[in-house]
Amino acid sequence: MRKNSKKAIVTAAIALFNTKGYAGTSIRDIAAKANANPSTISYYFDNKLGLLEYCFTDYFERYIKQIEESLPLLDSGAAACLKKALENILYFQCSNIQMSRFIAREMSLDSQIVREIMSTYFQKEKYYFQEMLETGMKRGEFRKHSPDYALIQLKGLLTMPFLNPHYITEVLHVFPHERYFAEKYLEQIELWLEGTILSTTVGIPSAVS
Amino acid sequence: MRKNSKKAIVTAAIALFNTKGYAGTSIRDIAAKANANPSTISYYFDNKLGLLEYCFTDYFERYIKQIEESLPLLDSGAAACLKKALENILYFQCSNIQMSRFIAREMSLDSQIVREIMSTYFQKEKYYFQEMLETGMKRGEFRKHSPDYALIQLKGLLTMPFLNPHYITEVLHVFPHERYFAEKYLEQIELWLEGTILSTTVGIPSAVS
Amino acid sequence: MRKNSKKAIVTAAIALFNTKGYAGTSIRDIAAKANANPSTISYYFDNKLGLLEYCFTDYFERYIKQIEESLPLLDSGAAACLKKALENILYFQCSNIQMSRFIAREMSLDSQIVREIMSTYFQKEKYYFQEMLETGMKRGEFRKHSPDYALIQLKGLLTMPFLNPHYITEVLHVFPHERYFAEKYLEQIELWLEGTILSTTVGIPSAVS
Amino acid sequence: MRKNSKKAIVTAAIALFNTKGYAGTSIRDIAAKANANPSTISYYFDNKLGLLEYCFTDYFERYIKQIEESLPLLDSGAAACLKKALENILYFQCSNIQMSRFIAREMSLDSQIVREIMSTYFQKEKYYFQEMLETGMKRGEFRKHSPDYALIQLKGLLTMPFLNPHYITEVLHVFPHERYFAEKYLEQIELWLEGTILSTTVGIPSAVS
DNA sequence: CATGAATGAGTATTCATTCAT
DNA sequence: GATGAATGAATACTCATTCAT
Repeated sequence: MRKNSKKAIVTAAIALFNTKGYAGTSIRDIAAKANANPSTISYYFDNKLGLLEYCFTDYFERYIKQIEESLPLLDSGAAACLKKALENILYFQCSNIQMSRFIAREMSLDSQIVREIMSTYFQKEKYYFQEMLETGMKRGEFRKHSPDYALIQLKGLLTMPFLNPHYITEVLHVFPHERYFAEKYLEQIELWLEGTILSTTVGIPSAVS
Repeated sequence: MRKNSKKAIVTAAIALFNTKGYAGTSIRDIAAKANANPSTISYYFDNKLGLLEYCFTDYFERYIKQIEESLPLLDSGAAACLKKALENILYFQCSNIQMSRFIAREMSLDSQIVREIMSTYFQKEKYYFQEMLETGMKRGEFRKHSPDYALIQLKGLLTMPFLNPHYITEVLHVFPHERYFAEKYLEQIELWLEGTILSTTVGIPSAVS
Repeated sequence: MRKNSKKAIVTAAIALFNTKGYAGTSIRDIAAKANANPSTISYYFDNKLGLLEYCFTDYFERYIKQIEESLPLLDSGAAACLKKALENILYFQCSNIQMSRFIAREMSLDSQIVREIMSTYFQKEKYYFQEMLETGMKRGEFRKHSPDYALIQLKGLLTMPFLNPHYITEVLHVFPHERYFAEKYLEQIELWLEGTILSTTVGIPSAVS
Repeated sequence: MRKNSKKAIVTAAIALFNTKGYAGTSIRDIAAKANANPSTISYYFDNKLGLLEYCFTDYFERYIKQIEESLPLLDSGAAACLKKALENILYFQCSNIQMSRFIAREMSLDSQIVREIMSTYFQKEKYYFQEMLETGMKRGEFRKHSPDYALIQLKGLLTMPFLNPHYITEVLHVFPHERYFAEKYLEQIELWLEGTILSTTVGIPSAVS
């Protein structure tokens, strides 16, 4: 092993994809930033798309793990489980802020390529959340609600801070990349949870949610 | 039949910029979609960048007009004026959904090019909103607040539906491109206005804001 | 029109394809030999393959015309018609010796690409020759024979001089690119015709044919 | 199980060289087909060219042996010796059909590389055949003839079936890779020998030769 | 008003090869 | 005996642009 270019390439790629977008980033940019030869990228990832796929799957593999780690809690309580999952995800996203932001943005492009890569993970995620939501409803912990709608609202809450960082910054007086942000934003999410999902508090729905 | 390539090019450009991003769209793509010759684009707009600038200025010129049309109301009431401005902008964005979405996304990239083009318009917009906010505060219509924060929150509210369409869709059960969406979302914005800006209601800060 | 690069490119391509093979020829080689920019090739022919296709179709279009020009003679006599066709083809091949040689060689590679391009023309050619052969047989001008076999023998006779030029050179003491070669070789083909196809002379089949 | 990559590589190389040509075959293609690592090729043969050379020399070494095995017969009769040599070569070529075809085709390209590798063997071959021919002429077994011409005709006869397989297939109703082909084609060669080389039959020159 | 010809700079990828292991 | 890491040079191709018409 001479240089471990692979890791350097991935790091450089994530940074550049985030700031300049996938299409706006050239393989040479990445190689230069990683102090490697452009062909090393082909060597490890076949193509630019292969590199993208690698970044995605690496991210999502760990992302899904965040949810899975909370699953055992489902037996003791759906609400606790859901909260834990959201907490895990939020912390994960904050410590992988570049990829989180990049994915959120690229998702808003109509690129089938990206969607194809991610669809498997999204299905997994959907499945886990539906399990929690349906379990909670069956047990009377949650209000009867369309789980689909709840899911999309959840996803919205989780991605918003990364696509609209200034908005969040000004409302919570804290930056998404700061460690402290997660704690603050988590409170917001829990407020929303109590207001719309949980049935214990009758909860006047808050303005936006 | 005259060919009016210019208009066709602009329409094609906006559609493609929106779906594939600026960097991901080639001049040939645009020309092909507009049934025109690539050099026709250079003829009318000099550059790819010139075409982008044209789309932007054309959009922002009309965007700013939406605010300006509400300005006369300032004398009768800052709140009324602000509300009108927000209403105008929202309706405008909904009827120019592709550009609105494109700009919101491209803004989240660190491309100085885009920022440069837009800075003049953003300054104008900022100036008008500050006028309204400061006038309202002076007159006691609005709570004393940092106008900067308020501005960024406003912008956040206005762009969010275009970057997170699914989120909005599920919360309001309506699609951003439907005419009916504006009405619904406007109610949300007014709720927010009353909760955070206006002083009439002492306003328990709503969940999200 | 500034340079008429198209023609220059085609000429250069044919020469290089012939001497170095398709795979062995680079687009830059061609462009250099044609005193043109490599991208001019993409401009006119899309790809390297497009250039190859152009060369092929241009060649075969004219090749087929050689056969078609002899077709009217079919009414007066199948033998005369066939002879005229062979004569035309031979003269045509000799004045397009590079392409003839290149095609003969490239055909012996197992490249589906090449085969696909040529299949339409080969079908046409086959159809015309079968017409002649079957007509001749029906009328008793030709011996009863499998037209398929006859066809392939004909093709073999026509391509052999270009794939095995030294062989021919030594046997006929003449070079395939010399104008005089066609006349000499034509005599051989006619001998073969009389020996194997025509029924008038009972003709002892010659050694090789 | 030992991997014996070397042999696998050579086999793969021959197959690919034959179907796609030397320039059209990449070292990775070969390695992939041989289930080996590309660098193993460099390890054994230094270069792509080295691999080619190996294939060639291995082939020609055995090729020349075919001629040499017939040489002892020269004392008893030049004709018998020549016939035996041709028989040996033909059988050899048929059991190494891929290399035979590849060499025949690559020879028709103007690549000095290939020619350089082969020149030594061609000189040897030439020398042996000239020996036979001159001996035969001196002894009156053969007609007085230019040995150069005879040689090239011989080579032509020997390579033709591999460059024009369809031609041969249809004329002799047999495929070059079938064992039975050699026997049939050998008859043709002997007919030609008797017609043009041997002086016993005064020989009316056959149609083609 | 608009376009076809042509291009230079750049982009992704391929390829043969090297070197340390 | 064989291979994985890494690369430089080349290759085909794309792209925005220019210029003459």
